[in-house]
Amino acid sequence: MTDFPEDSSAARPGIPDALPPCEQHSQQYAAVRDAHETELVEDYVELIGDLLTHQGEARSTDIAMRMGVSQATVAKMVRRLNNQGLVISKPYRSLFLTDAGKAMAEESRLRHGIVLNFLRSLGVSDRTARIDAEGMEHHVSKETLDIMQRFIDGWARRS
Amino acid sequence: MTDFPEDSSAARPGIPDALPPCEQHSQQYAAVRDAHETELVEDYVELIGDLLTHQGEARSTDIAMRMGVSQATVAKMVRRLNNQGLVISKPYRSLFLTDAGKAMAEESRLRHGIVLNFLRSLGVSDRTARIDAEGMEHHVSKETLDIMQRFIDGWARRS
DNA sequence: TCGAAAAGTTAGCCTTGGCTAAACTACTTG
DNA sequence: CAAGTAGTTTAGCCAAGGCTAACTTTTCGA
Repeated sequence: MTDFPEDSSAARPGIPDALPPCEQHSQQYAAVRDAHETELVEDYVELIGDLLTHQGEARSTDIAMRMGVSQATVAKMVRRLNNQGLVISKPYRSLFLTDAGKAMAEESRLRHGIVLNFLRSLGVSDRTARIDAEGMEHHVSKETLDIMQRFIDGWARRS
Repeated sequence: MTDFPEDSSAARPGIPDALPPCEQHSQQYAAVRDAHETELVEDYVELIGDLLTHQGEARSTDIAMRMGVSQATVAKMVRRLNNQGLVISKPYRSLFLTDAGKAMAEESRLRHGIVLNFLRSLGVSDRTARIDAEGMEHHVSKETLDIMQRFIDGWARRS
């Protein structure tokens, strides 16, 4: 079923993986670039959703603090989210999510949670799992995500 | 040992993870931004190393094709790698890695291989594993990487 | 061997996502 | 109720990483 010559090389010195065909290779990098375009948006929307859930409101100061970024950067991003129809923002008021925004936030939250708990159930420490999950979540395909979820389920049942 | 209040929430609707403390939260995003700064460089260096290994030379056309990017983009990047002392490039000639470049390429290759084989041994298809690995590799900490390696070893022994 | 095709380079443009500084609004409290 | 402080917005800067177009150099084949 794999559409690429089998090379079950171990990830060990001396047995280099063959290069994938050119076209496939470039698609890998393209996928990464695509992910980078959307991931900041998703992170903001997810964070706004989390703030709304846990604190009742999403203010740009809080976002700036949590993202570790200046308020100006947040403002610029919020305008973009507004244009994309993901958040509703009235001047000097705190933010709300549109339906599309809510959907994206929920999807991100779920995915983030799966990756995080997958790492935890592998035995990764909480702190590291959080950091790695934040970076990894946008690069995990549906296929891999499903496998992670099944892994968590199996692990939960076993323990 | 976790330095954050225990909340073994499952990644399921209805049981939202609490927000981490502000400072930790912002460090997560900072880590992602840091990774983004270095990952392109690592990808180029890794690719150049792979091309040198598998084809004997690394020409910018090949890099452009594999990266799915224009030659001009490659040229700009190569100048940067040159300034950083990672590659040696003479005008109109193909590229070579410095010792620092070789070290980075080897490290990236190893890490990439571990992530790729980890995904495969989870049962992810080759094609998807390659795409996900390309995106994930730069966000996987040493701690997680070690765990992945042990997982692969266990899986290999078992099968 | 020489001329055309391929490879490499340079210049200049665009968008993103950071930043600071300054202006403006809202909240709080004396 | 009037400051003053805290929060928000705007303007303008910068670097990164894409691109196209135009140019130069190298390579190859007739």
